[in-house]
Amino acid sequence: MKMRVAESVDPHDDFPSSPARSAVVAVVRGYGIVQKLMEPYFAQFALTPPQFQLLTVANRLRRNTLTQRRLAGELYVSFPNVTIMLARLEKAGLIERRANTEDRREKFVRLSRRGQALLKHVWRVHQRQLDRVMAGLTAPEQKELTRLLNKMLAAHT
Amino acid sequence: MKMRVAESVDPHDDFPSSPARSAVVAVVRGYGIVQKLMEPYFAQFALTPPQFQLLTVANRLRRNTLTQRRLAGELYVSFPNVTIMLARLEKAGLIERRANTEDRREKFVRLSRRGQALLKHVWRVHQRQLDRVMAGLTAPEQKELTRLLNKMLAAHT
DNA sequence: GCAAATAAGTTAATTATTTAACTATTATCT
DNA sequence: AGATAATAGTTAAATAATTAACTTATTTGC
Repeated sequence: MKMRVAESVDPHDDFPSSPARSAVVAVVRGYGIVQKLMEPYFAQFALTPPQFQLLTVANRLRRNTLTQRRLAGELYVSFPNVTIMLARLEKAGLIERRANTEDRREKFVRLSRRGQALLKHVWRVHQRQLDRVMAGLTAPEQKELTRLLNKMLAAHT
Repeated sequence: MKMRVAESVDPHDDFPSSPARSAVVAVVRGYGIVQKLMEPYFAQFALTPPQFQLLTVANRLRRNTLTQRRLAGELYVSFPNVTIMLARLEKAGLIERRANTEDRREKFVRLSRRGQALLKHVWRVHQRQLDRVMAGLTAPEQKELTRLLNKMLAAHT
């Protein structure tokens, strides 16, 4: 006769907590809420968060001849990803690509006038949005959070 | 005659730093490195990070009749997303779905035997991986990081 | 100087995510 | 009881991300 064994609760069926586990979970959740708040915010400007990131990098490095390779490195993202995002942003008229005449493998990326104008438009209200996201923490706490995350990051570079 | 104005550097062309901005950037980068480390790790087990998350939630709530709706809520993710992920996990034999006979709109989700076995297999080496990710921080620092992120989160719920 | 290696970019296939629109089932309200 | 509302899940279309495979252009090394 087959015993109907155990739908009983097995205490070994759960993974134990630890400081490292809690911290990883908190980082993932923290990022989650940041995304949840930033997505509708950027949607106002017909942008997604990664698109905004790309535009800001293109703006910051606007004095350089910015290749797609370099851009991928700055964004910590794969090359094909950059290809696809640039295709969309170019279609939207926010960036421009032109081939390097000296090395025709390369293409230089830069903001279009529309891209520059959009970035400035966003910036006029951007600080307020960032403050809303971090509203739960005092400024010193925000600095401490930054310090800890950067220290964690530094161990992997 | 058209003046060749100014490819000159405009100091207003950059967004100013602030504690809130640095903190948001740090959270995004911190999440980035966590993902970069966890993806190849989970790939060992033919899993992605979101799939692992789903399995752990299904395990944690295994004593309940877990609907897809509930699952989406626990994962902070949209309903269609859960539909698609479950389809893949079911195909891989890691979860099972069965319709609620009392309300045929609903489907209950649970881990299959293979899913349970896989989870236990991962857990045998999981703490070591989490410690690697947080290696740059001491245990008290990990706890402080967790506290700050949870405080930030609490302001949005 | 030409063949092989390297580099930049694109395309293809897979997974994850969203919102909007749809189907099927159950509950509500006169 | 029957029309309407609400709820659970799925499908569709879009964006983002990955790795692998491919094309084209430049360098390197004999």
